[in-house]
Amino acid sequence: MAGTGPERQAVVLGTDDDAAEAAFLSAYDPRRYEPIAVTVDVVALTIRVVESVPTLHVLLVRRGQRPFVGRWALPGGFVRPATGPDGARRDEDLPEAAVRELAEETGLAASTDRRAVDRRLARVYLEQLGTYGTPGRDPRMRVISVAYLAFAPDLPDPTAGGDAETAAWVPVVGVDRDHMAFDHARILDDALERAGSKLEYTPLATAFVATEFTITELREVYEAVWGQPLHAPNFHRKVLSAPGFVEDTGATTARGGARGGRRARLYRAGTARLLHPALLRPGQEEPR
Amino acid sequence: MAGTGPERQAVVLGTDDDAAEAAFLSAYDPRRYEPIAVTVDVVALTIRVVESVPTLHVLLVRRGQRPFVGRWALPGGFVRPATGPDGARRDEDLPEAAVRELAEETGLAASTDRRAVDRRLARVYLEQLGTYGTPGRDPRMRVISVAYLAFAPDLPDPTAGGDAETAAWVPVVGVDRDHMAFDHARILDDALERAGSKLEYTPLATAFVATEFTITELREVYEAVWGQPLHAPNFHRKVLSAPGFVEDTGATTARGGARGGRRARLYRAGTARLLHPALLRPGQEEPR
DNA sequence: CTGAGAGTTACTCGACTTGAGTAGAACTCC
DNA sequence: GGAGTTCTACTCAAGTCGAGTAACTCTCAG
Repeated sequence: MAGTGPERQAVVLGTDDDAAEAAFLSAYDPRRYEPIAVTVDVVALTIRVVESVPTLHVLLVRRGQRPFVGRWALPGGFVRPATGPDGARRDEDLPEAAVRELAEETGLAASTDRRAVDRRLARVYLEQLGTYGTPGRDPRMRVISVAYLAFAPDLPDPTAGGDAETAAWVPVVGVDRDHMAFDHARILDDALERAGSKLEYTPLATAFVATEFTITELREVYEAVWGQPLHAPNFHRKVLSAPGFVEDTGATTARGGARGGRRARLYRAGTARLLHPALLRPGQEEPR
Repeated sequence: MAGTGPERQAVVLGTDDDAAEAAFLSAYDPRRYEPIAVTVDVVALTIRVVESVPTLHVLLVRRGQRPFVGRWALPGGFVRPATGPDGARRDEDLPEAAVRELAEETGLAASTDRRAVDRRLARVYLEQLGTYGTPGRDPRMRVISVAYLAFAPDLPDPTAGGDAETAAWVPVVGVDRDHMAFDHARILDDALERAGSKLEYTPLATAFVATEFTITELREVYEAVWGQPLHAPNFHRKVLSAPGFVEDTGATTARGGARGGRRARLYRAGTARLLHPALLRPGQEEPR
């Protein structure tokens, strides 16, 4: 490289005045700067069977407080700053806050069996979706919301929350976007688009099913998220030919299908983090 | 649909008490909540020719203030809340803040020719990369940074900033990640990974070149970002066969290459927003 | 217990895409 | 004019895709 030497200078400057840096920090007053509120919102998706058809559901909360009382919103809440008035509180990272919100709204936080709760939450896949900070999106004040996307296998039905809020798993096709609180309709749409493309090039569909599953169950996840039926034989071939997607357990289901049919082989999630080749959505035609 | 009726109830509740909602809002005091600082950081990438090889560069700032004085950092700054002390200030959206940071650091903001500046900045592609909020990432206080990724065609060399800071386009392979300020090394790595995969399935490579360009220039963008040479004939074929990627202008370059060679056809960016089929990176083999 | 129907898995086929190589076209420099 | 360079067109074998067919193995009804 040309070596204008940024790294060398950085080394020197980074090591010679640690004491001065420490002095600066102890004299620093965070209150000089004006505040902005930060929240974490979660788009939690799961597959639930409605009238024997597997359907994509999202966890929503009916707001019990102003603003937007009575409207559906994504579960979420304010993030606490690093130094509280007592100075003793350990602060939570953003993903931790997202997990906490999810646990609270699904009622898992209230459970007495801590080990069982941890086991269930450990299976939830969580990734950051994006941050929404347009002025005016919250009528109270300037709020920056960090949205997270969660894929969960069959979490329990939510129990009533503390703030007179009601949480529920709602089928995504039934959500009235025009009457959601804040800009949550847009966040939900972004989440659904992200979820759809995540299934294409990662093995994350396994996050929606039990630890042991059949290829058909996996296909039902894809069909529910993409909203279209897939060709079963081709899906089967592609899943098995993608290295590291699934691992054969050797076992099969105890029974065939409800109305007859062969017993299906059971698989568990493989070790791959990316799918090669990817499973592309059919019919993604070009506009114009 | 099952019709538990979320949308119907939401309609009712959303329309019948607007007056009460307005009353609530006017009585609302934002200062009740504790503050968290929010910043916007920009990872601006461009291609510059170094010793006749096109090389990926990132815009970095050598910090003129504590903490991390003298270290390289991403350009960025604090976001201002919606209601200032004067109550009159119009607040900026997050992407606007990112563009402003970029304009300030490249010296474009100082230019007198506003129309020329706008034209150059309009060609910059900007997307949100992610938000970084781990406690302790800024030693001063709890700071949430919203990072943006920018692709720019040949912006001017930065001029000296106001805070005794020096900005420069630095070749990404020469960046010493161990001595960057805050967690900016991680943000940079995330940005490079995102940029690489964006080139695969979107036509955004065109954001790095002039409005009219040759296929070879486009290939050099891919080679610089992916860090590996590509098979020229195959690249040519794939670009032309992806609908909406490029449009033929009918013209050619005025001269052949510096050391001889045919004149190249000139293209401009097409209208597609997604590439079908995608241009996948070669040699993305499976780990383990 | 037997046949019909259903669910799972294996196989086939033509169309298309891919990576690698070859070759021709068009240009600059000497 | 010739050598070397750059751009573009073409070929070919291997692999992948969508669609269809069919075999295998269960459940259920009669």
